[in-house]
Amino acid sequence: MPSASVQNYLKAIYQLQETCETVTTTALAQHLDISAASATNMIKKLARLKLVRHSPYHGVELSTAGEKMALEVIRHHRLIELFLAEALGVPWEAVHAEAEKIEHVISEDLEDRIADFLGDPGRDPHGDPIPTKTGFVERPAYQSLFDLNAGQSAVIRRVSDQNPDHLKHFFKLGLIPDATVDVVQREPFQGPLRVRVGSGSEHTLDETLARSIWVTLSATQKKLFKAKK
Amino acid sequence: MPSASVQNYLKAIYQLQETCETVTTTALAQHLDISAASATNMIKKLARLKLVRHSPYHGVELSTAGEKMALEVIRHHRLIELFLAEALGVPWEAVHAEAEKIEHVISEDLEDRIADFLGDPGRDPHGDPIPTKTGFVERPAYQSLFDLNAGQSAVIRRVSDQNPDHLKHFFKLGLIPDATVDVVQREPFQGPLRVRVGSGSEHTLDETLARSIWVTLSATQKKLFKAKK
DNA sequence: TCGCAAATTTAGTCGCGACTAAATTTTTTA
DNA sequence: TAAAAAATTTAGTCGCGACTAAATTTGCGA
Repeated sequence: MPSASVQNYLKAIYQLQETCETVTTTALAQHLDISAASATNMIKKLARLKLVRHSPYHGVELSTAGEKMALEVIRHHRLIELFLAEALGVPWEAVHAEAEKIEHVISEDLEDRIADFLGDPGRDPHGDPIPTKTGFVERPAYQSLFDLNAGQSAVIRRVSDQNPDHLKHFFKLGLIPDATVDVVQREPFQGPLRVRVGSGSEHTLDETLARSIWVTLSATQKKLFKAKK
Repeated sequence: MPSASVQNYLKAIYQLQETCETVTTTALAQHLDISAASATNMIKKLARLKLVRHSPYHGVELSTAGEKMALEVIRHHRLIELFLAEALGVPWEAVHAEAEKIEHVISEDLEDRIADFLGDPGRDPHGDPIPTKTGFVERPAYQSLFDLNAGQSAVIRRVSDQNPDHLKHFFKLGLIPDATVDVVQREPFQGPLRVRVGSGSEHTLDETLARSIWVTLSATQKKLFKAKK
């Protein structure tokens, strides 16, 4: 079994691959908060283990084996997040950090028991899809909240759990999966946007924050969109 | 926070102190399945950290700080064992190995939530007392099953969880906390003993096995004992 | 009490996964 | 398109916690 370090690298590469086509050494190093040299070292090791393909100076890519391993870790992570929230009431913004450690030490058997307990769930508390045991993962076509225009209304489907401070902030603002948001105002030039959460408070989100939230247009919006055509 | 290694050493020293007055390097090394030289190295480190007192060539002893730390790890371990058994139905003989890994990675907050969930329990599934958060631990005056005589009857209170194979064996034989055992026959010269479990099957236990089970004499036995006097 | 065996410690090594500093390659820009 | 900047890799080091082999200390039995 791979070390916790190897697991973390694979997970990071997987997550970066979701947004960027090619994963650079620097991006990986930043994501894991380590030096670029350390990242290079580990990339070479992963390449030796046939878990990634590495074209020196041009980035890294998961192999089939590497992706499978990454998805196993991610499955652990998300099952644990949901389990901690459901079974023990661990607050939404804390489950990520806790799962980050536990994901590396649970057995296959415990993984199965947790999945069973939760009724084989499809989503973790932040809306992230939980990979199946066979390595299949949903990839719903959500759009970023940042890409909405003023006047549009949407339902939050997923919130990035990468930054604990952001997460806490989102929770405080009510920006959680299944919440409704209306874009009240849109500043030009990729500026911040102002949203109303539910039918209550209004808040301003900058680009980073708004890009960490994925939504689907709400039913009425979709109809309007169709009508326009 | 101490590394998982440090935590394991402290736990091991604590457990050895329960039976032996003085903990030797060799005993520690055997308990942790490492070389004696490795044990010496870590002992020196622990001494530097003021977690143990070390008189070279004469053994090692936990300091107050070291004992406190050991008890925290043991509290984690036993809470997790019980939690896995209660919440997820992890079988009796498997909880130990699972807890051995998780105990090092849970937060204070999660510890509290698990204790809460379980209603601040006093015992883990093997009958081991769970230390309180303040570092107090019950030390009931149980006697070893091996010290009983033929004809005596007792209730199992605690079973050592140190050896997974033994544990599995105990479970198969019904030798679990709260079970009743009658000593049917006692071989001389520290030989094996034959016991009836509940009012059912009979089994033979050698010294090592019998010393891994702690009991209290059953009520009727105590009366008989008093009457003799 | 002397000598030997067992226990313990010392000395030196290794793999892992991090680091910094320096060299190299790629990309940008003037 | 050439030079500067940025990204990446190489080279060498470090702490941790394991190891083996060798030296030392202790304690037991003759």
